[in-house]
Amino acid sequence: MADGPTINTIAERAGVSIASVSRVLNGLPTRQETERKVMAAADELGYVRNAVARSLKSRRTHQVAFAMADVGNPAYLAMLRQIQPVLKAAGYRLVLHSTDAVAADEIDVLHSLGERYVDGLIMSPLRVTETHLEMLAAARAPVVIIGSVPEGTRVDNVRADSHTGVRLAIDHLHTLGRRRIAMINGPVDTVPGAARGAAYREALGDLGLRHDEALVRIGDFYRPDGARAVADLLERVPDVDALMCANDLIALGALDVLRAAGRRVPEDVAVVGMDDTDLAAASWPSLTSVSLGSAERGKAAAELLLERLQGGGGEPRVVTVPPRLVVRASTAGFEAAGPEYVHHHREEGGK
Amino acid sequence: MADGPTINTIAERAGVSIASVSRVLNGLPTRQETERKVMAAADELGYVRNAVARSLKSRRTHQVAFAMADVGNPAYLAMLRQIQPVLKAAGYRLVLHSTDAVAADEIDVLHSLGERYVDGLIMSPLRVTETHLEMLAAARAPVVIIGSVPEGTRVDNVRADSHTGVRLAIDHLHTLGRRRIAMINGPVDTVPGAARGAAYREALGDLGLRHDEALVRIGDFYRPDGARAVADLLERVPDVDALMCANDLIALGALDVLRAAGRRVPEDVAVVGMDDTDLAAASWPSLTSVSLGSAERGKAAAELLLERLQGGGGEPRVVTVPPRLVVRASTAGFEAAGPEYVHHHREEGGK
DNA sequence: ATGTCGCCTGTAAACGTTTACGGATGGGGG
DNA sequence: CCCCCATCCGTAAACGTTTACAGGCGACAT
Repeated sequence: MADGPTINTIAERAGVSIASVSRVLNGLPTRQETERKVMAAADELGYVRNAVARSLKSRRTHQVAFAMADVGNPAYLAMLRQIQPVLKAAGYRLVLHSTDAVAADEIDVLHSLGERYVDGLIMSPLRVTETHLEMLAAARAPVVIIGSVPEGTRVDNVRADSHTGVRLAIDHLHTLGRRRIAMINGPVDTVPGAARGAAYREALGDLGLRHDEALVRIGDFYRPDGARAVADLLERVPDVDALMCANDLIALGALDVLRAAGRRVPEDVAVVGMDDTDLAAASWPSLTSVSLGSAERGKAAAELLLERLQGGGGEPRVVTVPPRLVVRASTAGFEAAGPEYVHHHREEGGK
Repeated sequence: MADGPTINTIAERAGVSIASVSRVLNGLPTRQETERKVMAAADELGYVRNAVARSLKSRRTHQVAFAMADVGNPAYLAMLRQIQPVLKAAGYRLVLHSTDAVAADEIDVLHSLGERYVDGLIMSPLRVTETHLEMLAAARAPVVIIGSVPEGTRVDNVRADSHTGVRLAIDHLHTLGRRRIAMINGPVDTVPGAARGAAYREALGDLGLRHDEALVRIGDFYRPDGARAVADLLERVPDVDALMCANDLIALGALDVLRAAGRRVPEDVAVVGMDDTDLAAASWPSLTSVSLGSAERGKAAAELLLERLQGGGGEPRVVTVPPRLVVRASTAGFEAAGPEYVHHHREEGGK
């Protein structure tokens, strides 16, 4: 009792060999009588298969890891929400890693793939260094990267198109008559930070708007950083009339500061976020946001990985999920807001 | 190259026995010369320890499972955010299970403890059945339950006090002069649903308010259910002046419907949510909510489990986290709202 | 020179499975 | 009556570690 029954305990009690026990438990052809005895013994003992021993022999753990930069970021959680059921349905467990966007931690995760406690990995790195690429090339288990990766990297890859996403948002603001459009970005040494910054500059150029460095503010990807950056911006560029924020958290920080400063949203300043997280729909005023398809990307990544795990070989695949602008009150005014969730939230599962 | 180096490969190359290799890798006392040879061989081969084999021998996986009802629910995510770093710091990996509040799935998780895939489990069941209790008693690894469990159950247990929580909210509403206070509850066969319903009835009684069954509405714990319930309520009880919602998602659904119906919040109807999720602070108007300390409960649970894993024996422990009312615009009006996050969000990690 | 002691190291068993291989048994055909 | 074949089962090896135990060897004391 102290030490849980094993296949040996069962074999003894049923009076057969461990091989027979294993065969019965795996449903291999066996004489009825033997099967009966084994099953009876297993039931009486409350036997449960030791997954570790089984993994050692079979070289399969039925576990998959998901490494994200930050468990607190709703964009990653949206991915998680999609990844989890896909893997579960296929009989895999999900191991979670939160790397806090520290490159060393990500390398660590990649390294630990060699420990073989998971069959595969989905990773969403904010920065992609040389070391990342080397480790990816040497990875001993299939990996799917969510996010962009240099051309030619031999790895399955699900990317958003934040370039087009920013473009959609800037066009929208321009159409609304805004001309002093600022960008509140995250660190430019991150992949998304760089892409979004470049897209902003390009869009402004194409629309014939004067580029003004004072309109660009950099902070981290969190709400307090957004608040700080916008407070700073309002001092330097009082006539700003629109904010393109690099994610929703930044945008929420921006709303806080605008409210405190007595600027009306969207009348005085229009605000656009990115990622279209739950927070955007809930915020006050509700936040126009560029959806980069976090949910779709999570799902796609999980499916790509499953294919590899089920033996799918062949060339690395790249899936690109298109962006979508979700217009809400923070640019279009209050009349645009309504209980939109009815259309996409939990509508399955109806009796 | 095809099949990763093992301790044997190293032993051969270094010209020593596998025992020596193991000793070196584990930092046991060894002659300098041997250590040098082994390290050199290991480096050249890019050796990584096989965690599965190690677990089989050591009977420790350094993994812990967290089973929650729904990955989508921000209250669980708040727990997750605390649990993850605590476990990570102690060298444990986190395995995630989403049970969709299906009892059978939870039983399954409990059962799979026997597979010895994880060293311990943190679980937050919505309903606690007889089978749950039996499996808990028979569990082959330490378990911590987040949520209430019948008296006398021999299991570590971290509970919220939703009874007092509801009380705080109702008192608050009463102080504001509200007298027709409705309750939008989740299913009453869940532990929190039952507790919150009872607390509501009791609080109304103590305040000398007439109990009116029409004021109580039941749905599931999600936003659309909250919306439906409130739509229904407004028809039957047009003079309702306050809503006590059993969680934040329900409250958000309520806000949607109130807005659509042209009722002002809080002037016409005050709204209180529960769990004080991120969504409450972000919502429109910002939502007064009863914090049940999700974050603290997650942290406490992780710490309790770690103590057990580190050999802590003794009686089961019960930790109760006190509730706290967070007043925002949905009851106190807009002047109460400000960028509160500054006080508690990411203030560590300065510079 | 021999015995003793300590330090390293190697051999082998163990963790709990799965599975290749060969032996036993029984039935059917020659 | 003997042989062959099919069927079922048991023995043992393997997965990659950790670790108890014992053996080898040099140094030192006698």
